[in-house]
Amino acid sequence: MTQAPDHDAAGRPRLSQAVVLSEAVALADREGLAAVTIRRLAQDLGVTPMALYWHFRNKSLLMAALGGRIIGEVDLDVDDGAHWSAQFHTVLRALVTTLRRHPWAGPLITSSACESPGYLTALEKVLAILRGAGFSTEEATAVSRHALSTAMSLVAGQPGRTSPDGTEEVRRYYETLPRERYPHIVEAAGPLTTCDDPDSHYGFGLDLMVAGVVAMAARKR
Amino acid sequence: MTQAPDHDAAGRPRLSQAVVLSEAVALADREGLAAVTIRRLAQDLGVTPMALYWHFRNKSLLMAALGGRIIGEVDLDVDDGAHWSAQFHTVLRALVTTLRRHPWAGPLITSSACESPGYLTALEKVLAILRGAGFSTEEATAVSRHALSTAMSLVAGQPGRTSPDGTEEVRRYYETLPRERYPHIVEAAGPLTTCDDPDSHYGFGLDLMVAGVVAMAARKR
DNA sequence: ACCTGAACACCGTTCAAGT
DNA sequence: ACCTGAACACCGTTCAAGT
Repeated sequence: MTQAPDHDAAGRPRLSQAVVLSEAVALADREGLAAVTIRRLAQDLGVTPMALYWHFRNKSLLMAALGGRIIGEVDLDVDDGAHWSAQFHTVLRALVTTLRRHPWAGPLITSSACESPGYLTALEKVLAILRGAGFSTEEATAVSRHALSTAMSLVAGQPGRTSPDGTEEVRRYYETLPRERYPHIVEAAGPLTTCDDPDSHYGFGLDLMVAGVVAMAARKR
Repeated sequence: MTQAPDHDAAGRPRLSQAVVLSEAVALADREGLAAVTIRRLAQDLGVTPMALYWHFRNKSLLMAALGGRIIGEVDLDVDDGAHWSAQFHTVLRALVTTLRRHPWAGPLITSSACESPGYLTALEKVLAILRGAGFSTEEATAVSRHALSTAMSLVAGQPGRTSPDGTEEVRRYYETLPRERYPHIVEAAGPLTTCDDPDSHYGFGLDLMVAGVVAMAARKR
């Protein structure tokens, strides 16, 4: 009995949503999200641009699926016995870890991936943790939304994550600013443009956020 | 004595960086940032696309200038006699106010407007406030960066800011999810997708951030 | 100094046609 | 069911030429 082959004569895998998305992730990781065009993707897959339209109705839906793919990679395992704030912290750290691997995915996730299974699972998890901590539905919603965007913006805002020679140029620019007008910028030119310890950058941002939420919870008692 | 006219025979203002940017702001406010293309901008200005290249070397620089223009609109007046945390809060609220008027400008400001006078002035102000509060240069840098991106993401993350019918659709989607699998999402479908009180959304986010920073300052004593 | 015309190499997308 | 060819209406950008 013959079964549908998943490779053609030339050894190329047969197209599917999963195959297209994998290629898109690889392309974005290599050359950034802007490089992910229908035509370029098709070229990398050895196929005509129009072939992709069979698997995705248009580019927006492809991008939404791409965001869903990335958030689906987040490791949501937490110690159920731990304090809720620790669980909360763990999930956020996992999200940040995934985003650091795919820094281009942040905007995609917030803007268009909200119906993907990965997003739903993550959101359900965070809401459950916060509801368990005593927050109301409205509060838990506000906090989870805020936490998600904080994680995003931490990654987007890490200094030196854009081209290293570009940041070097900005640093020189800051250093040569008029001291009497921008004393604090000149003083902070280094820290503003370079990030010698990314881990502490993320640690700082997450700690600040979690501390704020914990304080908010304490105020409710 | 004749002077260079700033309007041509047809009454169109003569092109300049400022004129181009004003038109770009109006266009983005009306139709979103994606509508701001060189060709469309030229059309609205009654001019050839190539005319813009005399005033901006390329589109990236135009976009950077656009970001600079918006952050330059932020009202940085604060009560110098107030507590540093109040000053900090005031500046952030002013930033949010400006961003809510031009929600498309957030990414522009973080990514490419960092050499504009408006950005420098705002950054200098925030650094000064934080340094005055006793934070080190490194700490003040980290906090100011974090605060900036928090303000951004608050605006970007406000529910219902994208097309109202689109959010309505997502709400229905959340409501019809399997209850046994996503109980908390189903429960929070309303708050997750609609924002009946935007002011409290922003108030919440800023309060949380400022509270975290204040707590951090207190821990240093 | 400031703007135009023509041209180039890109986009996303539709629609009819092939296998 | 899955993919291709040809075509359309868009992009940003360069470069020589006009006033």
